[in-house]
Amino acid sequence: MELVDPHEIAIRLSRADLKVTPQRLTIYGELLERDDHPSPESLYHSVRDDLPKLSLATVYKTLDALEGAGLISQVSLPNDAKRYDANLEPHHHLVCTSCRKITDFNDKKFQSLELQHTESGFRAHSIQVQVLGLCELCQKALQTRKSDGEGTMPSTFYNTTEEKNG
Amino acid sequence: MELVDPHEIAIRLSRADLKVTPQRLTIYGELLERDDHPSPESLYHSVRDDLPKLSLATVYKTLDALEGAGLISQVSLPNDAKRYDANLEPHHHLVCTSCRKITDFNDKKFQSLELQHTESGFRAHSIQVQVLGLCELCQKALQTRKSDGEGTMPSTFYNTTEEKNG
DNA sequence: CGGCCAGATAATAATCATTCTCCATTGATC
DNA sequence: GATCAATGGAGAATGATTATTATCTGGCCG
Repeated sequence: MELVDPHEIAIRLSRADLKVTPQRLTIYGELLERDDHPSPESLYHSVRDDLPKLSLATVYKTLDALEGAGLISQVSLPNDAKRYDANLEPHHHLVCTSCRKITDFNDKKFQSLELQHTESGFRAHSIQVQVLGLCELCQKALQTRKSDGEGTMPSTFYNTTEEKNG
Repeated sequence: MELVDPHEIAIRLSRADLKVTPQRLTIYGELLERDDHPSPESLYHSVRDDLPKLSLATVYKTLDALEGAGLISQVSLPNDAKRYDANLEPHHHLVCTSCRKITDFNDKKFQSLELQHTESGFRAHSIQVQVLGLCELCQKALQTRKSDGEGTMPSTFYNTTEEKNG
């Protein structure tokens, strides 16, 4: 997604009162380079080349710390592990309910959504919009499988009514 | 939320090709009466008076079945168990990041959001909008605690930057 | 330069939500 | 009433996440 050099990452960490460590530089750097909203597990595997001794717990803690500092954010999906996002620009997500791919998207309609939501005294600080559906690949895969004669479906993590409608 | 008589619930179940059982009538009925988007655990405890032998696994299975049939839906929060919603009207959620209360809300702006989202071949079937923030009670609690001198904070399940800003 | 403190990390155990397995029960159909 | 499939119950198993504890690192004081 972005290419941020280690020095810049270090600056962001210190500004957030987080100590600059190799683990944090690597994990945050990896997250910044990816636009697939990885899970802690996925990040863990990705950075093992650089940090063979890294512990999964450290990944969790690091992500918590980064999130607490407002440097990254969490995307929550139904029936799935945590997913993280280093893109702080206001944006929303297309979530494929079959393969779980998460894609950023921007739309004027959605961008205009404001946070001044005070009905019943609620004070908003952020809005998450998730568009659930099927990505192009999964649509095609589904078509193929249907003509094959209803073979093995990938287990969808979120029940859709697609099949009934289709 | 709604008061639906058992007979009506039975009809909905059979229409969805689900066998009508006391467990399903009770669990679905309970969910229909509540507007707090309960977790499986919470539902489990609520219906134990009526069904003392009920197993938690059955609650999970029943909710899966109801969701699969499109009779209920799931709300996904960061750092929390599943939450369910029997309200099928298009609506969205105010999520208190401190006490985790979920409140339905409708807003013209949000209702106008359409599903015709085909950018990059994505086929949408539903949209979830979550407004994260603090409910009135938690705002007050936070104020009180602040004047007390930063005592025990309820652990927020979603890191906010409220404290820094406030 | 060497010890000390605080924060960070590694290893591992523990916890929590959820799912699975296996068997008993029920209900519908013959 | 026998049979078969779907359902439910009990508890074990799984997977994600968190807690615990000990170890390490790096700055600071003398």
